[in-house]
Amino acid sequence: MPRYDAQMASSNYPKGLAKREEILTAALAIVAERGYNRATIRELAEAAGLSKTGLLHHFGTKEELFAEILRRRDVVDEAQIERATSAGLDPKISDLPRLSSGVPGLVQLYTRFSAEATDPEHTAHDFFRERYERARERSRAVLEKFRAEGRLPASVDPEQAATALVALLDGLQIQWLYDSSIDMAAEVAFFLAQLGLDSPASE
Amino acid sequence: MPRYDAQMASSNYPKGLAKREEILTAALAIVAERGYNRATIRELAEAAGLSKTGLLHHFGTKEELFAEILRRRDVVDEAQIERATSAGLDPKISDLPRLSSGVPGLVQLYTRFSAEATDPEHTAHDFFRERYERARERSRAVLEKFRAEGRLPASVDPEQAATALVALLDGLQIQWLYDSSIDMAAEVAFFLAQLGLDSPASE
DNA sequence: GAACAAACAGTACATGGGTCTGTTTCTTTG
DNA sequence: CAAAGAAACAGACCCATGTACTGTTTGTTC
Repeated sequence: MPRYDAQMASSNYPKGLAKREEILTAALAIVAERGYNRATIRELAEAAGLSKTGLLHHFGTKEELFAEILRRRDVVDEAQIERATSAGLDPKISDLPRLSSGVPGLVQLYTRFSAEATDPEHTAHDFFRERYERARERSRAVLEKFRAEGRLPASVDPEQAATALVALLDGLQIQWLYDSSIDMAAEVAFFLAQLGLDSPASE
Repeated sequence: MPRYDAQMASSNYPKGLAKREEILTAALAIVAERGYNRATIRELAEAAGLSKTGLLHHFGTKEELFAEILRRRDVVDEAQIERATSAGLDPKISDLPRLSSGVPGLVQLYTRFSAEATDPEHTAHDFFRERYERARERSRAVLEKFRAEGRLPASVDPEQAATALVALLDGLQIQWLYDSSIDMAAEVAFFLAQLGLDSPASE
């Protein structure tokens, strides 16, 4: 009775790793096309070519599975930002909504999940709490850097602005899901402009 | 076979009206204390003093019930804003988060619901889409008024700012649910200040 | 005081997440 | 290179929950 260990989706068996990858990919595709609601465990399992028990073996619960998807989204996005920054470029904050947010399925998943995990009992509650903390912190750091470089008025409180920026992104995603004509990038750019950010190479 | 008519939660029987009121109140209380997740139809019915079938008679589905709760929240809030505005006062936009948003249960309900209803098939999808449209429109109108009064720089596009403001409110609510130390009112005030809004009697 | 709809209750059902109990297939290690 | 043990599954089963169906009582109206 190996029983799934909630602590971690571990096991180093190559087959397991591969399968998990396959599941994640399939799950994302299904969510993208059918929406989070109608993505049942059985369906996801079938799409990945195994039984639902098999799927549950890799990810203890449905929530865990989707939490993992979001975790990856973050990793990918952060890597991309990292790459951009270290390449000497400014982190083009106004490009943020263009990252994973281009994928409607992912955005919906993220939005729904972050709302559900609002419940302290939810599996992903801590994940999101920490995620928001990190997001604020990162934004604050960037804004502070800008201020130090004299590109941002000293009157702007980086912390307050960072919180607002993160909130703005979330809120825009929701509205965008209801009306795809919402221009998220433009809105973010607008916000930054209002802060008085001096954007050098903004296209 | 009267069967519930999805079109409307109608019937003018006083008893029915009273019961519906009771259900709504009870439901709100339960959501506030246990959270949306653990609020089952049976529990809600029991709290309102009837069977689940009885409850479903008044509101066709669970979603319908909660949609009605949110509809009312809006009515109450809008009435309050209306009252304030017509009383000659400015709509203190920075007070927005203090309206229904003071009630965590309601905020959580709203947040979760608006995220779920993102799905076009969801009962409340149209409700939210229209709601966001109205919200943007109202915000835009207020901002335009301010601009006309010379209290807002002409450089600020009211429409763009309105969208951002609505998004900001939503996003702040989410963060607030994860960390109640987030000061929503302060953030909104900050945003308005960044717009260059000349606030006369802001406390 | 009929006639009819609303306001329920009880039951029964469908769906979907998750568990329990195996069995097979890997990997590792002595 | 064989145990040995864990991982990778499968199948049956359980259970919670939303909801439809059928029937009965209560209330309203004409």
